[in-house]
Formats: sequence, C-alpha cells, structure tokens
Amino acid sequence: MESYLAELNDAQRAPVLQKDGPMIVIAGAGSGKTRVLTFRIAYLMEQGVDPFNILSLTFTNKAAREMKQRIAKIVGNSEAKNLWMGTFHSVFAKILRFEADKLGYPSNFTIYDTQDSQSVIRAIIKDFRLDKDVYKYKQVYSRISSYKNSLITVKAYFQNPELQEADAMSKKPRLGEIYKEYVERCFKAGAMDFDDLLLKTNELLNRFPDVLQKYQNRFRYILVDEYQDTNHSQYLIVRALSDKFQNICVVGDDAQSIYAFRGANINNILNFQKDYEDVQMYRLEQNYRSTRNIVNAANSIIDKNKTKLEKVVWTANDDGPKIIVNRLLTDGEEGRYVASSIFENKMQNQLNNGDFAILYRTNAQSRAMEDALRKKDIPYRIYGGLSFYQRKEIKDVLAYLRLILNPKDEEALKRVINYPARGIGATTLDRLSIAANEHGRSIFEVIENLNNLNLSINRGTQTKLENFVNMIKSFAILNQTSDAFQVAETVTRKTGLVQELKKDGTPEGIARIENIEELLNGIRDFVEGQKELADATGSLSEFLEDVALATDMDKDTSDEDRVALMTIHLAKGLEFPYVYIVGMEEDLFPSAMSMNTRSELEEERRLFYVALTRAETQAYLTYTQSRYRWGKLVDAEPSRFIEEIDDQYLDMMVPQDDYKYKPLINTDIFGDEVDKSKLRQQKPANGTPPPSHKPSDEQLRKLRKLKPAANEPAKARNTIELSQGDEVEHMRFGKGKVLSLEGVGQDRKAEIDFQQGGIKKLLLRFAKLKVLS
DNA sequence: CCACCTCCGTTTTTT
DNA sequence: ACGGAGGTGG
Repeated sequence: MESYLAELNDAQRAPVLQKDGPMIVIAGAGSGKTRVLTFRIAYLMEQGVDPFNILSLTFTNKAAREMKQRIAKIVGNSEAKNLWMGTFHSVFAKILRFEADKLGYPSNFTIYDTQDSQSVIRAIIKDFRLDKDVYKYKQVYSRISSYKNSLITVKAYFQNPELQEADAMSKKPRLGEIYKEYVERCFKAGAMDFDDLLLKTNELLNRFPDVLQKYQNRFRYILVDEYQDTNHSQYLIVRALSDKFQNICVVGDDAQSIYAFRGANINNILNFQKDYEDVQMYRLEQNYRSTRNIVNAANSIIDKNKTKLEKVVWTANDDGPKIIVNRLLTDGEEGRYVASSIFENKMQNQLNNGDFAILYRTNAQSRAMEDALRKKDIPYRIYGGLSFYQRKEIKDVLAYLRLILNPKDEEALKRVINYPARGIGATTLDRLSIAANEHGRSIFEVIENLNNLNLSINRGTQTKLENFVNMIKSFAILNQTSDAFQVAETVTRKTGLVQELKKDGTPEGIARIENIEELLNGIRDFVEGQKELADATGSLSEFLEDVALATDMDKDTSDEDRVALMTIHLAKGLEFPYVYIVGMEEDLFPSAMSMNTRSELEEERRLFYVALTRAETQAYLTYTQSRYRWGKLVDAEPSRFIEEIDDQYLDMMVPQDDYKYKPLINTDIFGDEVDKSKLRQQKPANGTPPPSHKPSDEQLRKLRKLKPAANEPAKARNTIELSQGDEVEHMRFGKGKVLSLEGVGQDRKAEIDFQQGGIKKLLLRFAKLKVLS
C-alpha cells in the first residue's frame, strides 16, 4: 500500500505527505502534477480521512473521472466512489440543485448555455428598442459575464458610479438596465447561466451561515487543480469553504495561465501565500515528459515574460531531436505538409495515429488540416469547435427535453414551439409573451390557461397551441416512469423532428438524422452507465445536467486511434509524442486581438509555452506565407515566437527555393499529387483571380516576391542584404544600427543595437527589417 | 405565416 | 465563405 510513495521523487512526495494545512504546489509542465494530486488523495484516505470529506476540483470532468479511476486502483472502488470530484461548475450545480429553494429557484432549474444567454440578451436589446449596432449582444453578454465573475451583482453595479460611467463612456448607458432585465428573465425562466453556477454558490454561502457551515464541515480537505485558471468567483468559493479547516491544497503553474479572457485571475496563484497563514510552498521542477531540447526551448520562451513565479524546469531526459520549423506557401500546403509528415513518421517510427496532435490558435484553422488528412486517409478527431451538442438538430432535441423538465424555460420553448412548423408564428408568440409579462407567468402557463385569458388569438391557433402543450405534458408524464433514453426516443418520433429532416432529403438533412441517431445512442450509453451507479438512475434530468456541463474533452475516446486536432487551449494538460503547432504567424499567433497590452501578449506567450510543452519527443512549427482568412488570401509573416526560441533548439527547414523542402520518401514534396504545372498554367483572366482555392500564377508570384524576369540570380528569398554600420528599422524594435554580421546563406544573423530594447541578434531571413541608409 | 433575400459577423480562446 | 438573424413580400 505504501509502495506507491516509492514511485514519487522527493519533491513530489513532500506535498503528498503533508496532510493538513494550506499548501501550494507550483508544478512545471510535465512534472507529475496529476500523480501528486492522485497520490495525495489516496494518502489522505489511508490516513483515515473519509472520502465524503474530500473535495477535488478539476478543470474537466474527464480529468476527474480518470483521477478517480487511478485512486480506485489504490484504495478500492467502493471508497473512491464517494469522493467529491469534478469541475467547479458541475460540483456546484449539484449543490445548487440541492439548495435551490433557498435561493428561490426550482431544483430542476435549466442551465443556459452561451447561445441561450445571448439569445435572451438579443431579445432584451430589441425590446428596449436599442440600437443593435451600439449594443452588440455579444459584447453586452461578455460584459455581464465579467461582472458576474467579479461578483458584481445588479445591485452592486448600481451602487458603483465608476462602472456605470465606464459603460456610459462606451456609449452603453443602459447596460445596467439590460443586466437587470437579463437577470430577471433568467430567474423567471428558472434558468442559471454558467456564471450563475458560481455566483449563486457564493450567494448561497454568504447569505446562509448554516449552509456554509454544513459544506465547510463536509469538505474538510479541498484540492484545486489548475489553480492559475480560476476566476474571482471561484477563488471566493474556495476561500469560503476552506476557511474553517484550512486544509487547502492548490496546484497549478502560473506559466500555463491561459484563460484571462474569461476572467481567470493569475493573481489567485501569485498571491496564494498571502491568503492563508503558514502556507507551505512546493515546487515540482523536474519534467518527465519532454526531451531536453523541448524543455529548454520552452524555458527560453517563457523567460521573456516578466510576470511569473521563479522556477526552473529541467529534465534528465535525452536531448532529442531539435524542433523542426517549416515555412509553407499557403494554409492548404501547410495541411498537406503536416499530413505527409505524419504519414512518414508513422511509417518510419512505427507510430499510431494517436501519437500525433495538431494544435492551432483558432478553430478556423482546422479546415485545411482536415482536408489534407482526409485525402491521405489518416483518421483524425477534431476536439472543440462547434461541439456535437451545439449543432442545430441536437439543440432542437435537447430543447424539447429541457422543456419537459422545466416548462418555464423560455429559450427552449421559443426554439421548438414552431419547429417543426405547426403554424404558431411570431405574432402569436408576441401576444403570449405580453400576456405572460402582464400576469407574471411563463408563456407555457399562459397557453395552459388560454381559455380564461381572452387573448386575441384565433380559434385555430389556440388549438395548435393547446396541442403543443398537451404533447409536452404527455412527455412529462412519460418521463415520470421512464429513463432518459425512452423519453428522448419518444420525443424524436412524436414531434416530427426526424420526419421534417427526411422530407428535405438533402445530404445535410441526412447527416442531421444521423446526428440525432448518434445522440440517441449516446443517451442510451449514458443511461446504462448511470444505472450502474449507486446514486443515479439514468433519468432525463441527470442526462441534461451532464450535457449542459460536458465539454468536448469529456468523451471517452481511448479506444480510437486518431490524430488529435484541437486548439491549444483545449490541449492543456494533454501530452503527445509528436506535436505540430501550425499557423505560427503574426496576427494569428499571437492573435491580432491580443497584442495591445503587455499582459495580453504575455498570455499569448504562455499559450505558446503550453503548446510546446505538450510534445514528448518531437515538435514541429509551421507557418505560411499567405493564408485564406475571411475567404481572402492574405499575406502572413512568421510569428515573433519563433524568433524568441533560442536558435540552438531549432532545426530551420526554411527552403532555399520554395519547392525544396525536406525531401519525403516516395512522394513529391507534399506526399501526394500536387500538379504544379497546372498551377502555373492557370492564367487569371485580366487580373481577376480564378474562383479556386489554388492561388493563381499572379498570386503565386506575388507571394514569393518573385521578380517576373527569368534571369535573376537564384538567391535565398526573404533574406536582406545588410552591411555593418547600416541604419535599419525593425517592425517592433524600431530604429537601430548594425553592429556585426555572422553566418552564411540561410543562417545569416545580424547583431543590431536598437535605440529601444538594446542589442538584439536577429535572423535575417525574417524580413522584418527595413534598411534606411 | 412562410419563403426568400440581404446583411452581418465570423476567425481568440470555453465552463 | 458561410451560416444565422432579421426583414420583406407574397
């Protein structure tokens, strides 16, 4: 039983063995953080701590599930089952359901997703007759969301002149009113949004001392993973719950804080030592995941950040291969290059698809990768993006299911009351909505009482409304005696959803039917899984809760062998032998939106740090010279982050000639049939580019900055001619003077003294320099 | 009430 | 480029 302690190094063992008191574990990338958490929980239980008294908050539900399984292997299944483990949102949603009546909510409250919330706000802006170009619903939503995450309630907002002024300054003087109305509408609909799950938990703990006590006593030992990504609201919950026993263990890495945009506060981890007395600090600095090259390269990046806790990540692993950097012509070629490279690596090194990950900054970049992988028959899976549960047809089914549990759920009602079309239009809905407001009732209740209300709705429409309500009610009755699958199956049949899609007959329609079938299969699996648990029955409410808080990462895909495609954000906590980081370009990574302040840029840099440290043995960086964005081909420039990596860890594959990439076995440069002669033949008609994804001759020439003349000497492109003493201007560092030059050909570097920023060594091939003299 | 059209944002990341 | 939202006309 104690044998597992031997599996830890000294640094890892220390936080495991400290049973009581506040502690922070600063865990570098790949340093065995999850092991420490797992073993610490197991150790606590062996020391006699009741699993009911341990709360462990993770970043995804999948992480919680996996950790539970590992703990079960040590202490036994029946014990591990009783641990409280999950994301902030899922753990506190459960508690809120239990305590809902105290806050005036029904225990079956709906959880509004972002779409629902934004739809409510859009309706409010319209009802208030505000200019939708000034009050953009997404902006309003994110403003309200950030208020909630900072615990600024409507009341607090109106007591704070500064906030009101700030909103007035941004031409939104009525934001407070919108906020107020939004909160009221959600409440009336018996709905909480994502932020409410945290905000209302705070309210619960603040307003009801007995409730606070109860949960303080229950959660005597609290562990928080990924603490660097907690927001203020989460911070306060943790503080409140741990206040009595002070047995709080937070684990995280400030260098991997990447969620500031959604309110995460890096100061939570930076200031933890000030929040509790006698905080023990532990550092895990040995990296077991990656080669020395990768670890050192990552360190050289994060060194550029000013805001950080001091730690030195090191590894005893081999040097490994250098990071391969490659330039491609377009995003299409980037995809083909990555696909070929994966293919080649698989052949040469006997690897599985699952050993590879392609990481990108934005979801939109997945398209080019997908196309290339599909052409080469390489199985892949895309994580994130439009998740399965956000697809229209799935949301439609879910809306019916939500309505069964909570008829007050207006977003669900609006979605399905006339889909499939049953002759209930906007005018009718407006009248119902007005009546509902007048009587302080929900639309559903208004329809239930149509006969008593004397609305100017004609007899035919009234019947249609009654039929709709009766249908939902019949589902509700069924739900009392059936599990989630039986209800969902009945809903898809009786509502005519599937018939509607069959009728349209297009390939999209068929795909949608298949998606609905997949949903039903998923529900069946879920129900079967739940029925095996002690405290669950596979009910519809269990399923909807699971769906509302599920992330794309939560699906179990261990039995699939596929290349993983995901954003860097989603890759946090994962690791792969081979990692391709694509789109290493200015304005894309770092994102154009995140270069305004130092802290934004530092977050982008941390994001790059996260990306690189996912790799175990080999990392690839690619960038293009031009890529399709917003349907247009735009010029691209290599990311500053490439320059920031110390050269000694890089293997630059930037070609002398655009077609001379590293040769690939038995294939042309891209490993598939790219008929370059066709590209060249394609003559644009009078300057108008052909409506093809392939760049025209003219575009190609421009991209490569080729001169039309054929007798130009072939020389390395993108390289600047410089002499010692030249006055130069750099895009970012401003003006400077060339001190010295070194290297030849592709490896030429210049040492330049910049007026701002001091002396820098620059690779000349990154043509960000302009020669002034 | 529905079918069709136009316009807009999207492509920064998500519980 | 593409889908969703909102508006218009039949």
